[in-house]
Amino acid sequence: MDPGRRPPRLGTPRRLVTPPTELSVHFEGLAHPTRLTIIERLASAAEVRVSELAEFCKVSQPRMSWHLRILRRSQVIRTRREGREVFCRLDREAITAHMRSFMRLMLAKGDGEPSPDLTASLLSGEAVQ
Amino acid sequence: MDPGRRPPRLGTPRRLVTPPTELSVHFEGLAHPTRLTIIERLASAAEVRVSELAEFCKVSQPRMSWHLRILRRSQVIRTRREGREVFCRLDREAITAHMRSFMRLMLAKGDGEPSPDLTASLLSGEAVQ
DNA sequence: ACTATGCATAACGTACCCTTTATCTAATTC
DNA sequence: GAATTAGATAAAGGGTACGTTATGCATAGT
Repeated sequence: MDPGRRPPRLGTPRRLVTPPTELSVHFEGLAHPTRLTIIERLASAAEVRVSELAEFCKVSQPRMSWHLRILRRSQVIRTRREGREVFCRLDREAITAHMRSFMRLMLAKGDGEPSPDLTASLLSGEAVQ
Repeated sequence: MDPGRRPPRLGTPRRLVTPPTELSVHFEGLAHPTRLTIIERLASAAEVRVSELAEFCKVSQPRMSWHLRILRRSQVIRTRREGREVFCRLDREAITAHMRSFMRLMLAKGDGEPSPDLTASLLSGEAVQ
């Protein structure tokens, strides 16, 4: 039979369940293919204009502006205004700092020694992929 | 004939506007504070049970299951079933591979050599943060 | 002053993220 | 076989990420 039908759901009662951290925000900036393309473009030049990035990534100019805002918030890029043009460049120092922060978090050991494998392979170019 | 006609809003065309890449999916896995907490917990032990992770992160069991699914898809963790328990561990090799992939992308130069600064400071523990 | 340009923002719409509670499945235990 | 336990999945819903076009605003050029 089917004695008791269950009551309807109520959904999530509250908001803001898990506050973002600086590191999670940084990774949010990296977690989109278009933004990775932006980074790739910025890696091959010191500074790139916004409209050039939009054309390179094949997205509209407002969309690019929005992506750049996220990348700025994530501390992935820095922007500089010159007249009516805005130039973007990678914030390599901040990126490095966050990567090191993540590495430290991932390699943290309770009592054992830190595994040198990861660090070594990260640089030695061990065949992965 | 209808000179000032404004085209109707269509919103997002359809699915697949920007297909995710393997690297962007990997960063998606890292782009959440709870999942970073999971990684932090997994870093201090070889293997951790799902329910223990849920308790540690103070989230419900279904939500933990969902986060673990994302982490598995992102190639951040691997899971192993033993009876009715599931043990999780970090996939350090995959994480390392993706980090190296990102470093390569970020350090790519048109013709110059890769700057050793970043790589060096990443390991030497230069004061950042 | 007027026009053109480069970027930002607003308005709009769809899909997905993220969370909950309830239910389901599989394995262990009695 | 029945009860218990560990995870996974379903259902529901609020919030937001992400894409578009239209508009605004400041600067450069004429």
